Amino acid sequence: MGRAPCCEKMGVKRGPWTPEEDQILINYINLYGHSNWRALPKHAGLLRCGKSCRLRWINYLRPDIKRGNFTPQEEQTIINLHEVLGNRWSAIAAKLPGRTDNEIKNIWHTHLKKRLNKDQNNNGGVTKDLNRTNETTHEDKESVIVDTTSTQQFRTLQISNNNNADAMMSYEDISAMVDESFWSDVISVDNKNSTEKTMEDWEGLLDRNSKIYSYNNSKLYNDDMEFWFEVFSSSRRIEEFSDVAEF
DNA sequence: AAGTATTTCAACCGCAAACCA
DNA sequence: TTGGTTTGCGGTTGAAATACT
Repeated sequence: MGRAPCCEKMGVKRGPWTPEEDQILINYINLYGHSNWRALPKHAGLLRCGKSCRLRWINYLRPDIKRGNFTPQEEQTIINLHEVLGNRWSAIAAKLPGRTDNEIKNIWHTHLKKRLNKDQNNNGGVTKDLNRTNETTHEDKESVIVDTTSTQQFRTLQISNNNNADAMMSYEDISAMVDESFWSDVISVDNKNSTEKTMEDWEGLLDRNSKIYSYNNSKLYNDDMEFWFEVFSSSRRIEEFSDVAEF
């Protein structure tokens, strides 16, 4: 017997989200958090599947999302990390506060990959074969690292596509970066007092917001900025990526 | 101005990992 | 240990926007 679909295909809305749906989702998550995505749409009164709600929140509605174009520094960071990590977009996103894996994936496919291919053609093969790099799976990359460990060598890997000495990282740094636990911190704006809330609170809020269409999330935004600042300032290794956009 | 081609990016899909009873 | 459920990830799609003819 096959696995149950993630959501009911019938009676579930698809496609672009409306501002009203966004508001309902934001309000609900700020009251109750998102401990159960599957149950969330039902409780919030949204005709969406949990997966869709999660994606919308993570990629668009989260208060710490940074909107606007990528800076040259951010683009260079993506290029550098992609050489090390491959298509591990969520891992790359973890290094770029306010940017989502989906956004980074899009920017890579629409801009950066093309630009790198162009640069490569212009340099007549002097630079690294970036196409080969793109085809390399992260398993390939990790196997290289394991081999390096076995010989107790501390090779350095050049992760930049130019000869900038500042971009050289030791094996220790690389392996720390690809350690799964390193990436596993979860960003959450769950309301810790959510269990104290009641559905009456929620319904009341919905009612109020149907009249007043505004939302102030500055407190949450600031909290997340502090969170990210803490993460960055406490990680010695991240100094290697000091070109990441500052706040 | 109209039609066509190309680009962008939000959203969906399927799979695998993580979780839990 | 097992099997069902939920979450998270990366690949892909397709509608809308933009560029080009």
